Amino acid sequence: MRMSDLIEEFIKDLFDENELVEIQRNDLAEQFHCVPSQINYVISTRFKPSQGYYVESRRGGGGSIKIKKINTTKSDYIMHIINNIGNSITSNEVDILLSDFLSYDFVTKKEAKLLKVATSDNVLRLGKDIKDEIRARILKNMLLNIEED
Amino acid sequence: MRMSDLIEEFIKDLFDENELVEIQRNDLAEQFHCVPSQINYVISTRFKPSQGYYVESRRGGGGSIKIKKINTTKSDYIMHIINNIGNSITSNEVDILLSDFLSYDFVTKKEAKLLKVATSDNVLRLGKDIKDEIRARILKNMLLNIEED
DNA sequence: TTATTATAGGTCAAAGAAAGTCAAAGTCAA
DNA sequence: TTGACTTTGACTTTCTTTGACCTATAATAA
Repeated sequence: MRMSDLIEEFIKDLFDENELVEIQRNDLAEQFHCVPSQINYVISTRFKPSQGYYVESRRGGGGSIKIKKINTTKSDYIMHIINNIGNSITSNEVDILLSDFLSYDFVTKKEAKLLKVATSDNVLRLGKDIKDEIRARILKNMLLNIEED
Repeated sequence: MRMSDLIEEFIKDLFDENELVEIQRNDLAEQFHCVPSQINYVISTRFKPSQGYYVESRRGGGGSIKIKKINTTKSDYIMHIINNIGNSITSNEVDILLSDFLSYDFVTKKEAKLLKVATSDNVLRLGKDIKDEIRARILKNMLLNIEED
């Protein structure tokens, strides 16, 4: 298991207790025996606004990083994601979205699988730029259809 | 015996233990004293959708290749379709397939809708030839993963 | 109050760790 | 002896880890 995945999981578990998570970057890094900037890497790749998270931080004594989950109904959440995907998305970003959707029960396992397959790199064998654009379109349109019913 | 056949056999043996096989390309290449790209050759020639395999991979640290074997007993019909799709399909042809699937209850209405959206002309805004190829890939891989769980 | 120091977190680029691509060269059976 | 299949390797792309250096804030000393 990748260090970044472990850290991601750890942070996501904190949301079980509280919808606002507050961490100390240096403490967390020490806990995971990694450099502090790895925490930034995890946050910037796994807790982006387009993934439904809002992050703010403060430096200096007593500083910390606060992560808030965009926290509404299923359809608001999915609409938020659709509106924030933009016109391009990587398959890694899709993975993170899908694991969040699953953990909130916003999609079924079957739907998540279909979303993943239809947007995967192996299936969309195209040049990167166009691939990420097509992927965004497929994802958004499939999500719109899931969101109905 | 060809190297590729040995590697193919080795991978297929792994399915005795698990329907999902995960390999490290470089490790496997080393084990067989071949170049890493030979693993890609084996996968692309012996583990295709038409042979009942779904493949996904990730690059970078902690990356790997995952191969899933589709349980064909319950989906002979779908495998037959996948085999006959070829490497290109139009949106009209997809419509016909989907209405067949629906009338035989091989997919649910929701699944049919997702298949249709993911393969629609509107979403796959590409030149015709490449579009029909990507469509075929999406369709085949989604079909492989439908009827799961 | 102001200057200094300690305590946070932020940025960015390089190095590392995988896998992918593609075409040239080799093999072999029809 | 040609055409399909296989082997090889140089080059590319993607993702993660690491560390040196930077910036902001709070606490404290002058």
